[in-house]
Amino acid sequence: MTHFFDQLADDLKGRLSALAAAGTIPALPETLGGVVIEPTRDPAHGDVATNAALALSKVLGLKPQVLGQQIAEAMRGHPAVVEASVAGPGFVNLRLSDGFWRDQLAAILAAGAAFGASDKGQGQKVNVEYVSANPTGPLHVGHCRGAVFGDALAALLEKIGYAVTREYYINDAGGQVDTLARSAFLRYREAHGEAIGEIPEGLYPGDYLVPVGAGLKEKFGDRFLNQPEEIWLKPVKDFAIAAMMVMVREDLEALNIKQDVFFSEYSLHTSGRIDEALQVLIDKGLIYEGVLEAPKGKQPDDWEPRPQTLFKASEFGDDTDRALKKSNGAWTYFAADIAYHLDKYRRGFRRQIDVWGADHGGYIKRMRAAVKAISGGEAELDVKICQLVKLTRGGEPVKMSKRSGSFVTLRDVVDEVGKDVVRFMMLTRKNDAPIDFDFDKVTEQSKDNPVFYVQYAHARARSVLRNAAVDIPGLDTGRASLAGASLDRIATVDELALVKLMAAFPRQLEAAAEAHEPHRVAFALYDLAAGFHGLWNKGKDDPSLRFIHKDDPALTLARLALLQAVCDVIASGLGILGVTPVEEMR
RNA sequence: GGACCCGUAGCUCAGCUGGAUAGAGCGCUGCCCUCCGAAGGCAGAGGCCGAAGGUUCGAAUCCUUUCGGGUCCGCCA
Repeated sequence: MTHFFDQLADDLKGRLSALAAAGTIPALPETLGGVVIEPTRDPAHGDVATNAALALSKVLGLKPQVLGQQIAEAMRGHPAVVEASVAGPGFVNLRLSDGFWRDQLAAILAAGAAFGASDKGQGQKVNVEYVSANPTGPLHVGHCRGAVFGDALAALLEKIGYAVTREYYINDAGGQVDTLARSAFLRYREAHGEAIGEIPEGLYPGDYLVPVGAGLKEKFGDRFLNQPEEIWLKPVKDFAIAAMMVMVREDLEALNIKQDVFFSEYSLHTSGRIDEALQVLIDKGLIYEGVLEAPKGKQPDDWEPRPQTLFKASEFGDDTDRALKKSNGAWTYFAADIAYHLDKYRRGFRRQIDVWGADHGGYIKRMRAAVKAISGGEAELDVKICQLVKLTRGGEPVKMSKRSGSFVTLRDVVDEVGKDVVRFMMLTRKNDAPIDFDFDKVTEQSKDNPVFYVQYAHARARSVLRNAAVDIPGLDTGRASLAGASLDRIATVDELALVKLMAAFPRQLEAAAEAHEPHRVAFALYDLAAGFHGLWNKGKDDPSLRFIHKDDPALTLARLALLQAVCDVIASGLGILGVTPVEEMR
């Protein structure tokens, strides 16, 4: 199902072709890609407008006004068009019939919470990789934002017809997991009764490692006590990483996030796939031995120029070439990452999206360069950077958490305000803008809290539906009954305005999905909630505008159908955001 | 030094990939509560879209330059 803007645009293009075929206008160019039907900004201009005359005037050699008149005349033949006029520099404004909008309403009721779904993505495979936190501790608020963002983006892409895989890359190969192992070993000794005192600088201090130490004791007994590190490091590391990943998954489940693939970096090292990736690049002539210049600005103390194995990232838009091997011969993180993205490509993902934290911004160019290089330009990587979340309580910064030993954990936040609030709030800002998250404000029940405002709209509509069933005994407010309502009773300008708002929702979803910007869904829901609350408020001054009319069950039913549609659209949008629509506010 | 992000109302931010008279919430001013839920409602004031050029029918949006704020720079992960 495509939304009505595209349907109208297709119809328009057909009419343009007919005009050209009849010789009324000159022959059209090959593609009419720039020609669109859009909502008007000002309702006074009509319901929708097309830029066709402006977009085509040049190639056709006609003045926009003249071409616009032809287009307007042609569109008057459309059954839903009740008015077509040329305005401004050459826009063709169209006013659509009330019947057309009632049909849109009926379509919403038929689709239910699936409203807005489409096959625009044509089942193409998309890989969304997000969270991918190092398995060294519980997730913190920064991960929380990335987790919600990635999950909502994945749902959004699914909604418009992409085949989405949600993926987590486990950084289980670097020095940090060795640190984890040493930290866990300390807790292991502690579990055996040793007084470990202060956690030394450089090791992870969090309490969450205490049960890991106990688990190590249970599994290995005293076997590793007083043994050198080379004996215990690997088994302790494996055990600790597994424990961390269990914890990470639990944290994610608290947000109702379940990823499809958990991909181990370590497996790339042991399977020879990094060598394979290197070979791909060698075959393309993109690897050489060379010496990089020292980074400018902040000079590392121990910098010495050395010949290294380098990837020609600068040929693909990066600022400089990048090292793939350390001086000790080990692979760099970047080398493993190339192999990882090659693996994604080989699994059929030509569309790849990585969601990263704010501190990784400097890594984007080289990764995009690498993906371009290894796929021969066939795969496209989009990297979404999630900016910082500033936590406050009553305006005061919140930074510490007991459990982690330092940072505020994802669990701290979810446990306090709930998953729905967290998920919605994390999406009320563009990913590249910082978020202020105030524990007091996000749970406040007022208009300036968007979570509440949207939830309240759904609850309020549901409440009226429940009240109607009580007020008018025998009135069937079930979905089937509402679908059979006489929608021609939906006739006031305000009601139709709300229908128009809802009908525009699928187009907004598509735009949000294509831009990889799930926050737009949250804003669309806010607008819809505002539209509904506005209609509701009109009924306070003018009783004839209220939804329930005891003496007119048919009118009531039609208006309840409108309310049901509001619920459906909100449920559809909240579903993408991963927020549960509520029946009532408490 | 360089790269990236941001700069829109007093504040916090949207702005649907270049469209018509730039929007919302908060705050401010005035009016409104016997009323389907006043955990509000209506109306109003408030803008050189950081600045300067450029691209074109048309720019908050694209390009260049510039100023301000933030993040970052590695053989780390």
